[in-house]
Amino acid sequence: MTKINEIFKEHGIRLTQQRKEIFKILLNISQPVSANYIHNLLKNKLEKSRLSTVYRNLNTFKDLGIIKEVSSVNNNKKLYELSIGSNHHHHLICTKCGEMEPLDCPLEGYEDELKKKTDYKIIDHSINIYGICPDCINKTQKK
Amino acid sequence: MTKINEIFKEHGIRLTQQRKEIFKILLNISQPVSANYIHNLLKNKLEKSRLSTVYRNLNTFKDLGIIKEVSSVNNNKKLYELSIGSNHHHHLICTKCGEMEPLDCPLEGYEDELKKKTDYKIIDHSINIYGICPDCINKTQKK
DNA sequence: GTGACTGCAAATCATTTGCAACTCG
DNA sequence: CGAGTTGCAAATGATTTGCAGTCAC
Repeated sequence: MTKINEIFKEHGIRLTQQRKEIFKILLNISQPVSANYIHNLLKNKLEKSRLSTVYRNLNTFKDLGIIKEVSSVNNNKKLYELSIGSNHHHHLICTKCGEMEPLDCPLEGYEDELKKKTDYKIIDHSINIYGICPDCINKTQKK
Repeated sequence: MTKINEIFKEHGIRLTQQRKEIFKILLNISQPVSANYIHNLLKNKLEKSRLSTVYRNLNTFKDLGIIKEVSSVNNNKKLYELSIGSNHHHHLICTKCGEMEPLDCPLEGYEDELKKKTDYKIIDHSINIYGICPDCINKTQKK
């Protein structure tokens, strides 16, 4: 059971149709997705939904810490994924096709170490490993 | 002595005024900068220079591997820094003001380990640590 | 000389915003 | 009811592109 309503109530925001659907979409994906990707799926359920509102909700979720924004590098899009309910991880990204795979965090303990070295107040970190996925390696060889 | 001309010749691109100046700017900064930042400095030397051309040259440099694109997270800007001549490092980024500090890479050996675990061909990685810089911590306290 | 570069203007693309209408609580 | 949300259209801001003139080699 997902407790969407509780999560929303806890943060003091309304449980609208659109938010419910966006949240469900985010629950069902394992990779970070773009606002546009979400909007496309959303249109099946809510014909009238607008991309601008998707952005607004994603920003709301982000401000509340429900989702995380990860930076895509190929194109200039913002990508989002749930930050709650999912364990801390990073991504292995194919620079050819953009495919992403989750990776365990290799920085256990590093943040603590860093806190001693710097005057910054450390909050979070992101790691991206870039490479070429097996599919793209195969495609290149066939040519 | 910088060997700009050699680097350019080696890559088979012409040594134009603008490219020379952009390269010099990149040599003199320790933080990743935006196209706009470069363009502003450039205008002192080359009044007629255009932002679009700066972008074109940055993309050329990037394709040749002379510079690296790092993704800024606060705003949606692309930032660039030299990838040659500078040792491998990452950034500690203030989420309030965007200030960046270089950091040594904590992933020594990790890529090798990863190569055994995955079928991806590993190429590179990026790490960003987010926090609040001493300046911004002070500003908040004073309020 | 000629093809690679540039200035310039206009286009594109992701994201944001203003406002009036709507709807959750 | 009424403040928080949304649809809709229009604005914004970063980056790209087409084209004709210019410059490096």
